[in-house]
Amino acid sequence: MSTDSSGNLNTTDKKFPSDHTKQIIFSIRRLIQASELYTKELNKKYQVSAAQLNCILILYEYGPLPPSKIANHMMVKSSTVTGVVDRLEKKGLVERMRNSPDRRVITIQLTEAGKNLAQNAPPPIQQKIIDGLKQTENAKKEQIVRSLNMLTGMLDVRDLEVK
Amino acid sequence: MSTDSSGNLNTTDKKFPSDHTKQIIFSIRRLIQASELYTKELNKKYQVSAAQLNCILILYEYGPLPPSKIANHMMVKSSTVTGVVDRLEKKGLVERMRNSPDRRVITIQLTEAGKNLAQNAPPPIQQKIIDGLKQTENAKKEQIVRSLNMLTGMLDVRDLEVK
DNA sequence: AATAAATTATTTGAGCTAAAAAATTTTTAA
DNA sequence: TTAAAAATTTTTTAGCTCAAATAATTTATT
Repeated sequence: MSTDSSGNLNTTDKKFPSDHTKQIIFSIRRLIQASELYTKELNKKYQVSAAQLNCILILYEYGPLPPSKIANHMMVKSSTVTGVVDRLEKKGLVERMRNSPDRRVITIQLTEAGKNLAQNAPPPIQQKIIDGLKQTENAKKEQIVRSLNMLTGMLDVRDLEVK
Repeated sequence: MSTDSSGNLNTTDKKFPSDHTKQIIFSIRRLIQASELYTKELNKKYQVSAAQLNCILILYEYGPLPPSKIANHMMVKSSTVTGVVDRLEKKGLVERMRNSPDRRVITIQLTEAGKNLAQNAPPPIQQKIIDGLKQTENAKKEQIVRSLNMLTGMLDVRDLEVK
């Protein structure tokens, strides 16, 4: 019986991951790391992290929002937003307001500097995907969507509560 | 002229991301968040994070290794490994050794407790992918590989130096 | 009206991540 | 042999993320 480099006896042996499986896991790790490296790069060049930029762009697109709504758009938990907003406030890019009749609610809004940054924003990481997909035929895009849906399905991700 | 909910004039207008593009970006975020949620879950149930478990399994598979090699296998930078190893050492699952003739090199090895954990390890996140892919036909797997390769290509990921 | 339940934002704690700087050691060159 | 360069690990720093607990407020119930 012969074995391959991963120790598989053969391609039908399901005890160990196949090469395809390894490639897929590797690619997912690459996607994650790409976003980590990108945020470091952004921060160095523009003194704004990916999360911060994302937050600014959301506020620019949707107008002033409370942290909970920002969290929904950013797809993170709202305790994460608190920290992001803290750092943006420290840089004078956003400010916290209390103007809702419900006094629990705080509204975050862009300052002039924040708007300015939004208008001259460096590309968020998504831009690379957006640009890349522009030259991609629809059929292929659908294929990518299907592939990713299979993967997210496998990871049994509970739905992100985006209201 | 009509606009859709994302403000697109029509499907050939390339100024804004299409729905497919949004779905793809959303899915990638889901993959990342799934791995974050999984590590929290692991930590709660087994007092070991995903990164820590990964490190343990690598040491079990390849034997004692210096941090730099662990980093290669884990696909992270070695500064990250330092912290992971610190926490594992604190739990008595690994130990740092200085046994190389090259005295800069530190070797990390599993303790008995560490080996024990490796043998009775809870599933790493990859297991969900591995299991999910088992019931997937080869053609589809290849499709997933192709899709992910397109995406990692777009993100212009510099090759992770896996030696 | 008083109490209980729900909601919103924040704090705290643990962990991951990478860059940059510092420390250590080996190798190379003068 | 000694000084400079290169390699490697560790430390430091800054940021993101989430869960859980807390505080403040509002809504619902009794």
